[in-house]
Amino acid sequence: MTQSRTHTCGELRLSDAGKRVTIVGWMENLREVGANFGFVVLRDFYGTTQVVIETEDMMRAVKSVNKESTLSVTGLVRERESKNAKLPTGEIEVVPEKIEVLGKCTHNQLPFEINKSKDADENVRLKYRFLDLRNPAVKRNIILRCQVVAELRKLMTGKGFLEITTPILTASSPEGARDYLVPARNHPGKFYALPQAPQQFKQLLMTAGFDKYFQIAPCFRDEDARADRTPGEFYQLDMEMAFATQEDVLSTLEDVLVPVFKKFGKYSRVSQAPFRHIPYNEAMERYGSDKPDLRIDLEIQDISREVQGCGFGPFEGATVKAVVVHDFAQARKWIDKLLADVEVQTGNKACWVKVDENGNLTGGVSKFLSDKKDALTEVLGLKPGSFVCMAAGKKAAAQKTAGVIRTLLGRRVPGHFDEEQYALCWIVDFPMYEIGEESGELEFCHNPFSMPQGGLQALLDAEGDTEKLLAINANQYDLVVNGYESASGAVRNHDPEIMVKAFQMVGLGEEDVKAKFPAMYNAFTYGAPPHAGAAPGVDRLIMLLTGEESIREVITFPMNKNAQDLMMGAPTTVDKSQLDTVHIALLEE
RNA sequence: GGCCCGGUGGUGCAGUCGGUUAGCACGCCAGCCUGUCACGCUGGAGGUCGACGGUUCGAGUCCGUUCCGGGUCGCCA
Repeated sequence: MTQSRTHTCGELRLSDAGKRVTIVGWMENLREVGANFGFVVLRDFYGTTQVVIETEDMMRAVKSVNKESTLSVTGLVRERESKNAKLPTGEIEVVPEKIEVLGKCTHNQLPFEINKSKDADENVRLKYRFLDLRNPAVKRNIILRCQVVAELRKLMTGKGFLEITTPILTASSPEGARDYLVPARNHPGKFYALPQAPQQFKQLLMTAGFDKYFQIAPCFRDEDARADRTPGEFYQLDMEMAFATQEDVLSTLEDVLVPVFKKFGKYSRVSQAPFRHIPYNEAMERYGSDKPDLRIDLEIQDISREVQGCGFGPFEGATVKAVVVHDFAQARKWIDKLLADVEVQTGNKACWVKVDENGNLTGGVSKFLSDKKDALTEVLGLKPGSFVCMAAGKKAAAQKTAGVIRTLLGRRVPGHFDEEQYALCWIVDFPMYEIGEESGELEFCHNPFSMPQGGLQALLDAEGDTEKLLAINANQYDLVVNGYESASGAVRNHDPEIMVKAFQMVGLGEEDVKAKFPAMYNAFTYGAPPHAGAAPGVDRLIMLLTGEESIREVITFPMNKNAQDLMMGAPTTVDKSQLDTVHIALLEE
């Protein structure tokens, strides 16, 4: 580059007319309007500026390269003859004296058009992510991400939190997600693991006397992807506070997140702090989910008792949940689509009835329920035009299926979904234990790090009584925003005695605690502070702020669903010598 | 691993009941055009319809298998 840039492509205005400038950027477009007359749009990070081509030399220069080549343009800023009010730089153009080609694009056919890249096939976008990101609409999310992360750091630091980084190469943890393993060259047969979260390190930091910790922490989990869950790696705003209660953590996060939603969010309406607290059991009962979308005004109702003996097989002896929509005007085809989508999303079938203009049950499973009409009308408040969608099964399955029904009905039937807002709530009082579906035995419901409510005494009181144990709640909480789990946290169990007791309830003991969490258990025997924390997911937060429905839109270089980086080609095979170095032999297929 | 949806020039899509030369828009190439800005006009190139097999006189279309992608269940302490 023989001339340095004097201005960006986003900053020249009418007041700059007459200046000699050098701008650089990508040749976005050439509009040939006449013989040796036309317009080049030059784009850089900051915007676009029009370069007017009026001579044969300049036309030859820009026609000699393909679009998306990088150019340096030196010339005079001039007021346009015809202005474009839609562009910030629309009042001026640059009359080039010299056009220098900086980097040729040797492809005259791009994999997709830059400004329409969001419409292109995702594989192609990911393979050519460097082109995809040239699209200002794609780039905007990444810029927003940078700004949000900077703001989070500022707010956390302002509250006295220290950002402390923790190891990426660490020990495999026995529970939870699958680990990513890294072979240890100097220790044949042994492996590091990438951390699923800095969980144990942050608790050790508390024990070490750091009062308030946070970190924009990379987390690694070898689990399958979802639309809102990237495979492999993601980031959390990991935080922990010593000598803190649950309310201390919740109010800290409220202080940090509300301004972020207000400043960066797509919607201006944000729930006011303190956010609603919904106990886990209530959330499951009313919304069929531990991450309810509170923008939907429908709720689930229980009709197990009312439908018993109706003769419909799946209802007999089952928990039956219903979601009712009044003034329902959708066609049969619409209902079939709803039911099909419920089945895809839950693996369970749903059924339905309508109330016709005479108040009679019709359609779906109405022939079974007609006898129960009065009881159902009483409980569900049915009236002509009501639509009832139902799910049956074991309690948890019926709740979950009804939860999906609630979400789909709420989003699809007009008038039940107040979309343009951020509805935040805390789901609290998660159960400490549950009966495992496969084992049939008592297991930790979420994680064994949480302090049981009532502490040691609660465990002692419930010992040997499964019902009582299932009724013990943990000091554990999730932040839910618009139906997305956006943070998860707990008051931790910092007391080795309670820890061992909690493990004994599920048939484990001190040796298991020591084996699974050796450093933490040991550290806690040296005087640990009570502590609590949480970890909001950064990627999901950005997704919510931007309104994107795919998490890949807010990650700079995302992997595809199968955890492949199509641009870099990862994962790849490696040379045998590399494997030898780390003492790994591949199995023959 | 199960289930659902999809795969048609470079990109996005249409393609009826199985029927003749697979259509449209954008992009690309050439020509024209002196105020465009989603520039316009004329012409042109570009497709083994994801792959394999089957049914048929005939398959983009129907059937089977398989590959790839997305969604979802499992999974995510």
